[in-house]
Amino acid sequence: MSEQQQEQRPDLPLDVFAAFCPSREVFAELADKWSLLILASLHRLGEQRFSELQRSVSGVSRKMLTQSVRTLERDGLVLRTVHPEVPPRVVYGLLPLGRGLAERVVTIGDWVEANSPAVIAARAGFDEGRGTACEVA
Amino acid sequence: MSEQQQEQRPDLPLDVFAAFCPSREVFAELADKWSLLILASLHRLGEQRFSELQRSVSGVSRKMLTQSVRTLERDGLVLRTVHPEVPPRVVYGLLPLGRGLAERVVTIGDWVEANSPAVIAARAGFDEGRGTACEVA
DNA sequence: CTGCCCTGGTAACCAATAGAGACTTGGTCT
DNA sequence: AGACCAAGTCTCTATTGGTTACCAGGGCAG
Repeated sequence: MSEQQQEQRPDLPLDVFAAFCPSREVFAELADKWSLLILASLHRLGEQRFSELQRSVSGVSRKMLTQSVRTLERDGLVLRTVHPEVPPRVVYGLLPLGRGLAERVVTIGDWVEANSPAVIAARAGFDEGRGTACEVA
Repeated sequence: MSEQQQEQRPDLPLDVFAAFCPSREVFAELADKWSLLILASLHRLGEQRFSELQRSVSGVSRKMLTQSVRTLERDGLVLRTVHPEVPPRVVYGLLPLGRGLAERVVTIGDWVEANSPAVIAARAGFDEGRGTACEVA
């Protein structure tokens, strides 16, 4: 009882750069491939069931999908709704909290799609330089 | 010779959600804790040498810092400058390409710092619900 | 002159984690 | 009866992250 909401001390600045800070833990949990792609996919396509999500985030294994989506649910970003039918139907959707994050995540997805040619070109240059240097030596 | 910039076929839409797409590879490489924190830190604090970066991104090991920063350099996001002094001084800074991404990354860092209390509260609620259910059963 | 310090790494080793694939549950369709 | 969904879960292996020890090579204290 008694909402034990720890009124976060303003003297503890919640800094993602601090290893010990709770916000770092949150950041570390979210900053992975699958979590970000799931958020972005839910943002783009809206509510999806498990298998739809697995298709839309192509390449994710059932295990990792379950795990990531569980974490997102636990963190209050995603709502998991079980329709007790047969066969079972489980639908995942963004909660308001998750939507705020997802909006920012999609900007990163967009950046990557827009700039991956440049990145790949840079890689080619880097590897070529390295390679040449090695060959010459 | 002949800038081999592959004019990316508009029929290959560069989709981060596609497992096979090059942009997915780029995304997967960048979407990790350390890479994102390094980009954000370089954006916030500007150029930093290796040890400064290790301090500002607290918790990162030398190995992971080296590895991540090498990848970012290879991808054309970060510039690594070696000053051949003694003791050696190596400075890392954002390139224009990296700056564009870093700007978006910091918005995620800001979101996490602003919303981690809500996330942590959601977790508490989730775990409590689970816990109670288990206890009751 | 000897030896220890400094930075920016690298190599080796070990624990944790991601991925691949079989198994589960239970109702329905053939 | 047997196969077949969906949404997981379990197990086993490959990869990865983290920790420690070590290196170069000049400065400088003794």
